[in-house]
Parts: sequence; structure tokens; C-alpha cells
Amino acid sequence: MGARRKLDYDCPIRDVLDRVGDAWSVLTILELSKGPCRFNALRRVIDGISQRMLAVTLRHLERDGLISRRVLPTAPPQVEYALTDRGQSLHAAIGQLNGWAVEHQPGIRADRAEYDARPDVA
Amino acid sequence: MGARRKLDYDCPIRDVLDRVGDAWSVLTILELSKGPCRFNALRRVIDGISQRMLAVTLRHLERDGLISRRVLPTAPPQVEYALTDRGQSLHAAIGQLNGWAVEHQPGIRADRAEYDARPDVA
DNA sequence: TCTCATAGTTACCTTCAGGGAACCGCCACA
DNA sequence: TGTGGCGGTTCCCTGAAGGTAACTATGAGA
Repeated sequence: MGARRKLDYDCPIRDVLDRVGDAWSVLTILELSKGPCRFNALRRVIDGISQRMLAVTLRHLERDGLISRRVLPTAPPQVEYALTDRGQSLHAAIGQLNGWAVEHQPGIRADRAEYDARPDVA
Repeated sequence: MGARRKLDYDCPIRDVLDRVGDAWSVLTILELSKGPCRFNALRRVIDGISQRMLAVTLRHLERDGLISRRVLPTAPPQVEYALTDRGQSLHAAIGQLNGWAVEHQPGIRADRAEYDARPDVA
């Protein structure tokens, strides 16, 4: 979206929403909030993510200082990812939003069903 | 994304993020938080939105019970959109997240610049 | 009578995110 | 001497999102 690209750079919340609005980023943060994890371990636990998207997602999160990347000096070098302090605080903020979601989901679901049942929309 | 679609229906926060993660929805909620507004008025004030996307966005928001749609009995019938109570509360939640964004943006920007300057990434 | 605004809908076309698969070097184990 | 796991990178291709433009009906005003 051309207009979105323009907005990205003057609107602070868009920086955040570009991460938070992305399912893979959220799932990754969620997983890492349980503790540090390696690449292929994440891959196995985040259901349905492709190798490519995990790599891309991790690099975005690392670039934004939300996660740290540590190469372990093991035989086949392993890479451990972990939430930074900033990542932790974003996880908390997501938790807030999740609270809103959980609270309002029943109402939203109901309204959607009602809307979909309206004859003038069909 | 196939996997996302699957997740949509068991994860409550995805319902929310599918709205909140969308730039047009956020901008529309932001506009309507200032007060009720008609279709073409919104179109003029939300920079860069197409007629189609405004219609689509408004219908999504209405379906989720976040905004109300009221047809005025004027000569060329006008349509007024307004935030519902639920929409207001989502606007508040977005405000929370925006708070996080504003607070952490400087750090994020700095980390991004640092990351982009790293020789091993280039 | 022609044009404009009101609020959309529809068809068409383009773009790009993201999936899948192949490939990389390295080391361990059999 | 394979085969497998490690952590990626690169390519191609498709599907879906979204922009543009044309069309709708109605009534006001020039």
C-alpha cells in the first residue's frame, strides 16, 4: 500500500503495529516469553511457520531490539534467541491488548453472527 | 497465509489484531474518535484511502460492532458513522499501545540504525 | 438539461508477501 | 562414506490484497 509506506515514517505506532500486527512476530514473542529458544526448536514449536519466515521474523525482531541473538560455541554452532527487556515490555503490552480481546471476544463474535445473518447484507 | 487462517479461529487476540494490525482500520477509528462522520467526509480526511478500501474497512468495523452506521433521512441520503462503546474502548486500548510505542520509539530507532550499520549484516 | 454530490458496488489489473523446495558449510555419528 | 541436524539463504511461483475506473440511483442546483 503506497499510502501506508508513507505513513510508516511519521507515525510511531505504525512501527509497533508492523510487528504486533504480524501473526508470526506475536507468536514468536509469545514463545520466547517462556524462555530462550533455538532456531529449529522455535520452528518446531511455532506451528506452520516456514523456515524462511522464521528467519525473516527473527531478524526483524532483532533489528528492533526486541530479541537478542546469541551464537553458542557448540560443535554445530547453535543460536539462542531470547527476549530483551524491551521485548519483555512489549510482551506485557500485548498482554494488555489480549486482555481487551478476551474480554470483548464474546460480544464481537455475537455481533458478527448477527451481522452475517442480516438479510440486507446477504 | 494458510496457517494464519487456521489460527484465526482459536486465538482471540488474532480477531483484534486483524483489525488493529490494519492501518486503515486504525486511522478510521482514530478519525471517528473525534466524533461521528459521514462516508465522503472520512474519505477526504483519511489521506490516501480509496473509496473501495474505506467501504471495506467500515463494513469490517461495523461487523465487529466497533462502529455504528446510521442513514440520515436527508435528500441524498447521507450515512453517518460513529464509534460504539466497544469501539471507544478499543480506541483506549490502542492508546495504551500507542503509549508504549511513543515511549520506546527512540530506542527502537536507535537499535535499528545500529543494526543496519553492522558490517556483518551488510 | 446538464452536472455535481451522496454512498456505494463491481470488474479488472498489478503488486508483493509469503510458501515450498533446493542449496550451503560444518560436524557428529554410524 | 553416507546420512542427519544445525542455522540459515536463495530462487520461483502463487494467491490474496488493494488500487483504479466505471457504473448504480436519486435529488439539488445552474
